[in-house]
Amino acid sequence: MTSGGKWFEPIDAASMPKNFDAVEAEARWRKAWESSGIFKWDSTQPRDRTFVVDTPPPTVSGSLHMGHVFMYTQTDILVRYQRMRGRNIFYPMGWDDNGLPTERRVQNVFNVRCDPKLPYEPDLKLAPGTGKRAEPPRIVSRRNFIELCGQVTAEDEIAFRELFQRLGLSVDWREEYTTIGQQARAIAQRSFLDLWQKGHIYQVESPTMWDVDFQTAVAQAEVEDRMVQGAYHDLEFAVEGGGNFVISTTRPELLAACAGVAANPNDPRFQPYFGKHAVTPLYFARVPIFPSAQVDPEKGTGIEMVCTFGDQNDVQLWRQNQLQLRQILGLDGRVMPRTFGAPGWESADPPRANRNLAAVVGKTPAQARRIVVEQLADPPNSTTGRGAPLKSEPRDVTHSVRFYERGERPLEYLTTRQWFVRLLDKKDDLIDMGLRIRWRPEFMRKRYINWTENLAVDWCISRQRYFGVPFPVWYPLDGEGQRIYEHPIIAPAAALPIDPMSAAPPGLDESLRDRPNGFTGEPDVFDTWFTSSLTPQIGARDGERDDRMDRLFPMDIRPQAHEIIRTWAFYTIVKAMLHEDNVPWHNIVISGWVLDPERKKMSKSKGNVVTPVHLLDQFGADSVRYWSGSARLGADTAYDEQVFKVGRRLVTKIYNAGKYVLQQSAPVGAVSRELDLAFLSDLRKVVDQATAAFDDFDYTQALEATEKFFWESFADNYIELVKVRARSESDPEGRASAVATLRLGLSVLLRLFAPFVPTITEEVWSWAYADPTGKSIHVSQWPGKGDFSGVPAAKNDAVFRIACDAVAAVRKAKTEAGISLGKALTRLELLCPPSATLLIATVEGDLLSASGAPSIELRTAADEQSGFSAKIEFVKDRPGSPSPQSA
RNA sequence: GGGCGAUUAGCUCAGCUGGUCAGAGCGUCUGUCUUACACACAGAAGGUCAGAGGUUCGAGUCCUCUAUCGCCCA
Repeated sequence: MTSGGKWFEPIDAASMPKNFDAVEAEARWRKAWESSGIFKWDSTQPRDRTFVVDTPPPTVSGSLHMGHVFMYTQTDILVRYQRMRGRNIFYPMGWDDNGLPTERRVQNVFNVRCDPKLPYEPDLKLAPGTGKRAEPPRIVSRRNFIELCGQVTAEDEIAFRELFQRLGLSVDWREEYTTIGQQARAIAQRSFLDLWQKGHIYQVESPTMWDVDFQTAVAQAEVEDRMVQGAYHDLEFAVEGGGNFVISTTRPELLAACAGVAANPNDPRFQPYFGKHAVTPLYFARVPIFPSAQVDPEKGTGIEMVCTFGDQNDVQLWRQNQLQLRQILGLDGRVMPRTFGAPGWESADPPRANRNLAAVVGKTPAQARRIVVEQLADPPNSTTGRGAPLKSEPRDVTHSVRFYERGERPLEYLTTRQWFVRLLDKKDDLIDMGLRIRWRPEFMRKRYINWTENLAVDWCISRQRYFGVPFPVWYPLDGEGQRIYEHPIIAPAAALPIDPMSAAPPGLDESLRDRPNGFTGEPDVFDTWFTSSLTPQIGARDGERDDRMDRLFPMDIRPQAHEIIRTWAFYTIVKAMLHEDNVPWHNIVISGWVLDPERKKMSKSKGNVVTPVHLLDQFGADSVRYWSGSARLGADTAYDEQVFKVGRRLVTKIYNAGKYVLQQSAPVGAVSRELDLAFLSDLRKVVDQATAAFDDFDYTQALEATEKFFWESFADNYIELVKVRARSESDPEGRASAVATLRLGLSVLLRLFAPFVPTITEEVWSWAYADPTGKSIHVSQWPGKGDFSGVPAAKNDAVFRIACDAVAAVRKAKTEAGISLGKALTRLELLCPPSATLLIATVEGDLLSASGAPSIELRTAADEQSGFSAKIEFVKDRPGSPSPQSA
């Protein structure tokens, strides 16, 4: 033994707990990371050394679910890798509290509704669950309602923050924002100003998709088609001057809103009627019959009624043919009183028409439909004199109907005044932007392109809601107190953020509010996506005093889920293009969904949601992260608790292997043995593999390569092969080589694992590698060339795998003989492939000690294919003589 | 109706540029308490790679069609 040389300081493994307490360690390290500030962004570093994340602000008024855990962990894994590559990380966290989900949650939690006409109650205190569901809701003022929204989201944000911190997200918590906060408001309002000045925004009164429950306009992106049960009703119309036809409709209740009748121009059945007028049953209204190529002759009876408005198609036909506007549904979706016989509501029989209509006034469309159908069964309501206008029993049909994605009743098309961002003229440019961004996985790009190509209407950005960012707009009032829409007063940039409902426009006094010749505030708020689409700008504080767009924009990655490509990703690209003429980020990484074991999407309504908190208690954050890290980007994953167990197993294994390796001691010396060199050569390849995979955002492949090598090569084979040499009293050089290799191997593997399982890797790292500075593994250098610079090349890389195969053959023989793997042998005969025969001598010593054999009798097999096999003899424990065993 | 993805062992999934690609883990069965780890280790059984054609010397892998499941959009 060398004396006086430097020795590796062993850890005192005996004093360490037998089992690793993950939950305790997580809390301990979380605190350490937080106080050392290693996750903080360094604002002095240039853009090209920085890695910028456009973190998704979760909707805090939702529940915490496995999908959050999944996606945010996947992002964190990518971030932690980049940090170890030496990048300066900008990793903020936002909370999306703005918008309808919060309003709805507040309505449910407190059983309240908002009436903006009510005065503010300064001392209103409501506790959650105050109102029972059966009781009528408490009506509160707009300001009180907004305060309640703020209260609820503040509580939800705490729960989310705790979850994310327990998960070990390496977020810079100084960079926390909310989408309703002062900065977000200012940035969103400035965005409006910029778009207004650039001429991208317009305001118009036109038929718009409208949710009758929330009583707000909605945008195309928030609409979904649902298959619902309906029924075709066959109604007979008369043709003025003689003739009749039957229309099939699923919405007979809109008959009073009928403004025309259309058929395909090539349809011979209806050609004689074009240019003539039809008379509607029930209301005896005269409506034009006209041709339209949009009508499918195969659908229904081939002729359809155009109502104002049943669907988008009606809107188009109404516009193209300049039909009469006969809107019968109000903003609440109920039938409004109308007078047939009045201008615009001409009827051949006003008294009967009004009687029929009066029966449905105030009804919902579903209620009105039943009544109208009864009326249609009444022969006097016919305009042809051919009996009941309803010509057959309603025929059930399943058809797709448009809903607001959060709504419960079908959308209606109502004529309202709304604000829009003009997009239809920018499709090509938007598609170009989509092509300049890397999509991961690539096929997700298609969804964006697909959506953009199919855009049918401009972006409606006004919402008739309360908890949102207000439009920075007022209207002058004329002498009658009517709004002069042509000349809105737009707030100056310096005044933002501003609420036009409480602040007066520049140069006008508050006393003129809502007075003739005064002004009034725009009560609408922005579509929540109008603000969320600015998360890169919010993170970079665009236009604020501490603006840092130059150091952060465009960002590097946008992580998100795939169902909001058409909203969040799309609108963010829109804003970046219109404001910056640039992409918002270079990469968009799309996470998959977490499905239940039946491969159904987890959702509250299905009752199959798994909450993450108890899993963190049960398995620890590292295990849960392992599960997230083992799922590819974009791939939906069935929830399977087995995978958490696998993660926990890995954590345990790292703990034990770490303990073992670091309790070895030896003189500090060179790696000199061929086995050790060959092992390190393999490890080097794994490092290259993992690094390349990470650079391609393919963290699962990095994990898989690392895990496979750690388990098979390092733990089960290398350690076993050098166990005896690592304690040898007679071979100091071999011992030094073994221990140096063990320590280097562990150090590299810990770092390869660190992005996935930050706690256990930090724990083991701290025992030996962090000294003397105490530097965290998470800011240590990602493994690479430098780690192997002092290690000479192996003469033959295959030596390590040959040793593994040989030892496997011995184990197999021992297992088949039913003896312990540690059992000493009296004789070992090893049959090996020709290519291995010569090399095996280099590792014979390690092989003997790992096998417990006194010597090896080497035989060369006839060919390569048969591999290794061993014949063994040993002393039986029970009385008896050595008995030959073979395998 | 258009588009996108998936289909590989009982389960969850790898398999990238066609050529050790029939794989891993879990589960099952059988051994072994071996001085890091029984929360472990060793071994074994288990698949016509959804189906049918095609390209190729060679196809889970590329092409076409079909089926089933899921998603996105009309």
